[in-house]
Amino acid sequence: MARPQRTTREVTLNATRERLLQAAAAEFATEGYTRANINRISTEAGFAKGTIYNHFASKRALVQALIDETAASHVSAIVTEVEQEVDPMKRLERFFRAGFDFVERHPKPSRVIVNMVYGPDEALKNKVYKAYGRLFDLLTHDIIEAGITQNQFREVDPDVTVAMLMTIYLGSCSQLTADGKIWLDPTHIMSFVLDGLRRCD
Amino acid sequence: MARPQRTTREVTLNATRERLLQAAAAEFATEGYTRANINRISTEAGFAKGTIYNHFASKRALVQALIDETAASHVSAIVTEVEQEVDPMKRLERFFRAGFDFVERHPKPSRVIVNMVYGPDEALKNKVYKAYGRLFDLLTHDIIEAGITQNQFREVDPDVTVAMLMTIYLGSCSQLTADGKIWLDPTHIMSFVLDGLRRCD
Amino acid sequence: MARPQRTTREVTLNATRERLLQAAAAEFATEGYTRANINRISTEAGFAKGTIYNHFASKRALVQALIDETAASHVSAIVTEVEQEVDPMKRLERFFRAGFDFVERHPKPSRVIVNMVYGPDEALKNKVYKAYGRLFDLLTHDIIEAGITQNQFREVDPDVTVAMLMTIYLGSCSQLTADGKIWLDPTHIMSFVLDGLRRCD
Amino acid sequence: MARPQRTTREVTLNATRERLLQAAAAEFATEGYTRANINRISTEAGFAKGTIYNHFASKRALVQALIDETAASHVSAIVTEVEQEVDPMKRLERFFRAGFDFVERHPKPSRVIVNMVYGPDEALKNKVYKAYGRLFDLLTHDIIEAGITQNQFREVDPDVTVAMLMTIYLGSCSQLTADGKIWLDPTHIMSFVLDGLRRCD
DNA sequence: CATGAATGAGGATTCATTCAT
DNA sequence: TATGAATGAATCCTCATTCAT
Repeated sequence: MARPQRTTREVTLNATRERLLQAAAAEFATEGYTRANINRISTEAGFAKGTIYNHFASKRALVQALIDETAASHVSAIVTEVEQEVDPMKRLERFFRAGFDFVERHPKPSRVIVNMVYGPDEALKNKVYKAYGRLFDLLTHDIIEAGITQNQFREVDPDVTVAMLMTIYLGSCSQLTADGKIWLDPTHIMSFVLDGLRRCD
Repeated sequence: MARPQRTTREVTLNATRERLLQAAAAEFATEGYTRANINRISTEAGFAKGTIYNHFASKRALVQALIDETAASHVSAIVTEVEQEVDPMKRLERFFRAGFDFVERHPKPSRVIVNMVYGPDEALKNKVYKAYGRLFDLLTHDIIEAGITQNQFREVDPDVTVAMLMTIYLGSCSQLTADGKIWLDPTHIMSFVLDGLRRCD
Repeated sequence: MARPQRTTREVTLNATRERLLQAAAAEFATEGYTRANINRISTEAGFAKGTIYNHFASKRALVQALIDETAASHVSAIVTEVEQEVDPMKRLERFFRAGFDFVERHPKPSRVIVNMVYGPDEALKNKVYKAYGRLFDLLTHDIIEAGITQNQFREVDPDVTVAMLMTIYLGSCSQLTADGKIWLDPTHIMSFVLDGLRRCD
Repeated sequence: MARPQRTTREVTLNATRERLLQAAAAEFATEGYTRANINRISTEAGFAKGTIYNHFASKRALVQALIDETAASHVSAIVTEVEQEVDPMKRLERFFRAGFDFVERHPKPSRVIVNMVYGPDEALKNKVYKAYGRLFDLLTHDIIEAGITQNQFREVDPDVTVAMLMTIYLGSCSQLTADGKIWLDPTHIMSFVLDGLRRCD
């Protein structure tokens, strides 16, 4: 059965919303939440300043939407990649590689996420944590615990290790070059991490 | 003959400045630079709002002073500890332990530093990097390179490794519990790091 | 075919700007630049205090606009009148009469100009001088030099004489009665000046 | 009988006051009343900022004292010179010459006077007018009316003429070169004025 | 009297948000 | 829906003035 076509109105609406979200990502990425100027977002998107309020109730609702949409595709990109493997060590590698890849393909929304995690707004930080919750589970159960069980990894504490990995992941993502590439070489990061986890025998 | 005691006036002056810096640390720690309210800093310190301008030329000059003073004692605390050891691996352990200790003893100024590193203000971020420059040198030359030379560490790339270590250090420092303790167990962090570097043989 | 009527929006916009400029003239006239309160200007014009920033970027930009607009119509009013005569002495008379007439019809903006010329802000003073430059040329070449050539005026130094005339003009304009009239009788001023220039024979 | 010597205290007091007044003249001359910074006056005079309040009750009292002292010596310098002549035309010449001379010898206090006359503060303006009242009388009765009576001057209206002369005088005094000299050549000013008043026969 | 830390009213400016068109 | 003028709370900073030493 054919999927019903979107009406012209819906398409325009979504296009506008998308442009606004993109402009928001750029602004929040460089300015952070507080310094970001919502009027500028709207005009940078090519609209008058009032337009943004036809699509988002407030500045806060705008970041929240941006966080939600970014997290959704970020998580999904990683999960999709990871699930194509079964070997824990290879999964971990895929995790990092897919994650870094997403960040390099979407540097601005990614930067916004990092800003929120390290920024002073507790509510937004928690929102991010929740939106990325699935990655913690994935790492904990399907990668670290599995790897320990299978004798690939040393017998580390899974929760602490996951926290460390996420710390390293986020820290790496927070340092981008001017053209939006991860500053630390992803391969090095991964080998450091994998060497640290691997059983030495 | 003993150096004459400071006059009462000097003591008072420094006390005021100190109280202002403490209040500033609290405000910048919870609010970040942009949301921080300079009037509130002054009144929270127990003075009228204008008083802060008798001691700091502007909001910006205030954070800068806070960064400088925090970095100076932070760096000095770590360097002092590290220099009491010669063994690279023990030095690395001291580095982390002294660093985390400082953060736990001064959670608010430390939080400000982390805010600056991850925040959107490039100038302040660079100021922090410069103020902490000595730690990078210390890690690179006196710990990692020394450890490799002495066959304690694997043959990693010193610069990349230092960047990773600082990333882990900063990331760990950015996650404090409500009562100002490092959320990740420092011992675990260190063992993860040390295990990752140690030669396996 | 007639030019299409301005839209309502444009008319409203200009009306707002006009009201703001009028309120600004009143404020700057009585208070001078420094004491003038930009919030009061906006509210006196019947708007909230923020409104003025929709039309002028800053307090300074506001005076500059006021100077520009006042000077433009002031100069134009004088030039138009002067050019209707050819006789230098009559031209001089027209110059003063048209000038004084403008001041009496627009006492507040005129007062602002005088304030700027005699006030401590060098940049604004120079702005006024430039905006009124054409009057200096008009007086020098088309009135004084012409009058000397035609043997109507004594053989004075044109530049010095023009400076004197402008001094007398400005000084007269700076002394208004409560109801905005030139306090010195314009006729007397002119006869003093004309008698001073006229050839005695 | 010998005039009693001033006590050391009185001498010091007056010296301090004098330095403060000089610094005030410099500040008010370049900044005008409103922008002038009373703390800066005190420190420029070589004292701490509080000191000025030991000598003047307020910023306003300070300008008022400055106006009073400047006017007193300005008026006295002119009156002394004028009274050494009896001929009205020569008296007028002396008036201008002595006045300009005072201004060139005391450019800063003089500038303050001009600022007050043309500035927006009506109370200070009136204070200046009162302080210079004697010059108006001198001009009116002892120069212009006398000159008309003696057939040296044309039959002008004395009050209007005096107002004009003061306007020209003030206007000239308001235009100083960078090194504090009258920008219009005093000789030219005077010849313009004298030629304008002189009987032509 | 000189000092300078402390005070707090005042003022320019920003910007999220509303709403009539 | 899109627009952008109007709004006014919020905030940084200045500076005249006070007063304890």
